[in-house]
Amino acid sequence: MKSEQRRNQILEAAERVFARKGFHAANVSDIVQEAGIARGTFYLYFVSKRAVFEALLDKFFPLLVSKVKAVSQDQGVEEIWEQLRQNTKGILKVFLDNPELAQLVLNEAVGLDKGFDEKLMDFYHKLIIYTKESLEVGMEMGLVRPDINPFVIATAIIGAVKELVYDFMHLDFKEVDLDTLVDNLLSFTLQGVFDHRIISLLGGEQD
Amino acid sequence: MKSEQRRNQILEAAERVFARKGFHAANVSDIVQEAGIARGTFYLYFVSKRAVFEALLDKFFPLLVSKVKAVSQDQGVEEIWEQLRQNTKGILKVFLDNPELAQLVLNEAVGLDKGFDEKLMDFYHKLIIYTKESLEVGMEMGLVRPDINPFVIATAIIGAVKELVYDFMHLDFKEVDLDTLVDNLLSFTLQGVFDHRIISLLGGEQD
Amino acid sequence: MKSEQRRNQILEAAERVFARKGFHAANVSDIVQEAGIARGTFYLYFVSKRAVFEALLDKFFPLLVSKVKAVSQDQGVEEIWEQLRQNTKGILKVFLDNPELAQLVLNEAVGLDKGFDEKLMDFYHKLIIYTKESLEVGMEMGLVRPDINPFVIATAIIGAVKELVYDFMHLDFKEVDLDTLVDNLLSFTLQGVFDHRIISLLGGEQD
Amino acid sequence: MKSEQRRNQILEAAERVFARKGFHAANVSDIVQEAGIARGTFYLYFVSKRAVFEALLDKFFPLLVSKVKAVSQDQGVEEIWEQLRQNTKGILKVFLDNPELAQLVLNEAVGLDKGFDEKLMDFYHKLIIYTKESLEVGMEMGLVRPDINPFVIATAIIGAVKELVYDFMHLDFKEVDLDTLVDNLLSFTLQGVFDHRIISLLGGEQD
DNA sequence: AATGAATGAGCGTTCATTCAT
DNA sequence: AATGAATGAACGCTCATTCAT
Repeated sequence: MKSEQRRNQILEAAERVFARKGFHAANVSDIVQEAGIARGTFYLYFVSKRAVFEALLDKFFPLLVSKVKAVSQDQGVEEIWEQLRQNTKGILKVFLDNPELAQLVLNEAVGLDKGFDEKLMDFYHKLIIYTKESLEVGMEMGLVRPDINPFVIATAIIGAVKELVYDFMHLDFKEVDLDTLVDNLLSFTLQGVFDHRIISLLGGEQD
Repeated sequence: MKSEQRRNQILEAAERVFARKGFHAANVSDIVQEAGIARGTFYLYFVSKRAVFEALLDKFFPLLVSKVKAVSQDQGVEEIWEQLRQNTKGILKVFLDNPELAQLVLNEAVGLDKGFDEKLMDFYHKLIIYTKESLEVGMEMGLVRPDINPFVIATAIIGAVKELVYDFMHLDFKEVDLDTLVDNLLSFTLQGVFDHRIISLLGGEQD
Repeated sequence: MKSEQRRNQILEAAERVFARKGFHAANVSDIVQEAGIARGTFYLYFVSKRAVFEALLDKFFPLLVSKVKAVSQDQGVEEIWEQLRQNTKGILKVFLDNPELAQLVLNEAVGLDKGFDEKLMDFYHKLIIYTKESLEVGMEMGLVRPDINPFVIATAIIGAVKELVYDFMHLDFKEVDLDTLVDNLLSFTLQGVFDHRIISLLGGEQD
Repeated sequence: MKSEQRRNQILEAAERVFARKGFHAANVSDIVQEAGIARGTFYLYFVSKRAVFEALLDKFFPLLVSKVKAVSQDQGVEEIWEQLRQNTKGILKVFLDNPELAQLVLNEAVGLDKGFDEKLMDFYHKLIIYTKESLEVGMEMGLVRPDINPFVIATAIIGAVKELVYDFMHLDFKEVDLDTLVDNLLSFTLQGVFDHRIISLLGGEQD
């Protein structure tokens, strides 16, 4: 368990360094200095600089998934709306609560090399597939309009989330709080995918 | 002008090399070899490897902007819809017709270093601002619902476009053609932002 | 004595590892793993990786010497011939029966560093001196022709043995068995050194 | 041709360094320092530390071969004897005139790794094969006795040469001059392989 | 006596950049 | 304007050795 602690110590140091300097600019020297350990110790716990990076990535996806609760067919429209609100807010909060990890996933991992890009694509692909399946459930329930391609739209939604999180972290979004962000994202997304009869229903509410 | 030609020759060679290998994996050696010039010559036209990269980026934005025609208040709803369709398709086509540049903008530029990321953020920020202003025009015209934050939604839209283009280029989107992509993106986006009364109108059409 | 056992355990493990990977490619990690002990334990019994190596070398010479029985002046020519045959075969057998040690002595130990080379030279030097002294006895007995330089010839003989053993172990000597090897080496060597009157004698026998 | 000079400059520096410290102990740093060039320059001319080493090896074999003139069936026994004397002396001189290269070939190359050992084995194997073929010619001419295995004896001869050269370079052979060395080696070798009737002939002469 | 986590000097190699020609 | 040989700082990584437990 001592060893597990040391591993985490390195992981956390690497997380900070990667977030500060980016994967490429970050040296193993930087990481070991940040962790306060010797160079060799680093390689006792990770086979390469890239391995830490992958480990960090592997930490993140479960964190996201854990925040998402599937909607079920038994729920009423308003209940579903609330559930989605929780899910969306949950995901955004994970990103915003872990800015270093978010930074990694959104920014650093891209363009390293073919193998690496695939690892990252995998990560997002899983998110997209998850979203796509939710859309398909929504279609079966008659909530989501039948004329969309769920894969294309799932991709668009994940892209929207990524960009919002990234810009929220980097730009002056100061006048926008998390709830505004969630509400806007959700109403944009849902109105974008819901059957227009449902929207009229919800729209009436919202006004 | 002779000198301008030489500069372009290097630029084009670099574009091919960056797209093929990514920014990091690409060497100055690769570029000068691809361009068929001597190492030293490269530095006569660009102060650094990074400078070529920035120059390439500077080529791309005007290309995108040139494809977008502003909608005006005089146009009818259907005319506007068609105009937006043209704009969206235009933008996607620029990306897909210039896969090397697209690859650069979507992938390689990211995570290099702080200064570089800012340059890239600038690029996207301009796209977002442009989109935001279009949404505001739409609001004034009563097309876009007034309860959204145009900046947040503009960010989401650009994110959606980025992700779609990227995945379209990298994943097996084979069963999806460009028109399907445009139609889905557009109907998702527009239904997402339009006032629900307008949607009912258009929705009626679409069914 | 417990401690002596542990030392031998390490020695044997090291012998296997060195033979398998060569001195340079072999790590202390490999040795301790092969021995099934902890890294630190290794250094309780040997001050360095090189020290095990030297200990291994020190095991080998007595093994060789034990196989050699000096010829005496009382023996007849044919008895001497048989004795030399036994000696030669004995030496070759020690090499071939201890391929790991042979590999070490012939191959791995060489070129490490100046100090090490000297240690190895010492080893061979002893063999050469031993051979030289035998030649001198032979001279006194009138068996070995008086016009040779016994040191030079002793050196040549040891070199011949080394090369034969080495190549026998590494090359496709498959069609040559140990007895052929011994017979050839011996008849070559002895005819090389014997007085030609003796050779005529033996030659007559051999035909 | 300038480039050829630089290559040779590095080659010579490496030769000195390898001879002084051995392949393993020699660093690229040592080589570039000895050559008076920058680290990077080294890699402009050789892809690796090992590559210089192989280049050095490749220089040596032709040097040896060039000194050897084949004996022909038309020559009388004494002429052949003289020719072999020239060959042997020539080979020994190449070794002794190029002590650094000799050192490399005899000492440093061994035990590096499997691939390397093979390269070296190849080198010696060629020498052995060449010698074996000479023995076979001698057999056909009735000079070499028919009861030996030419491959085994060729191996023994090469081993003898290697050891003599090596020890001549390292040990106190001071009282032995090159001619003594050649004469001893030759008379040992030839008497070892010649038919005893020939030896009687030559032996008579020699007395 | 035994452990094994920790150390850190040192390695071979790369590559953006410079500069004499 | 063009060349390309030369540069050298910097990198990721290894591994024999140490030492607190």
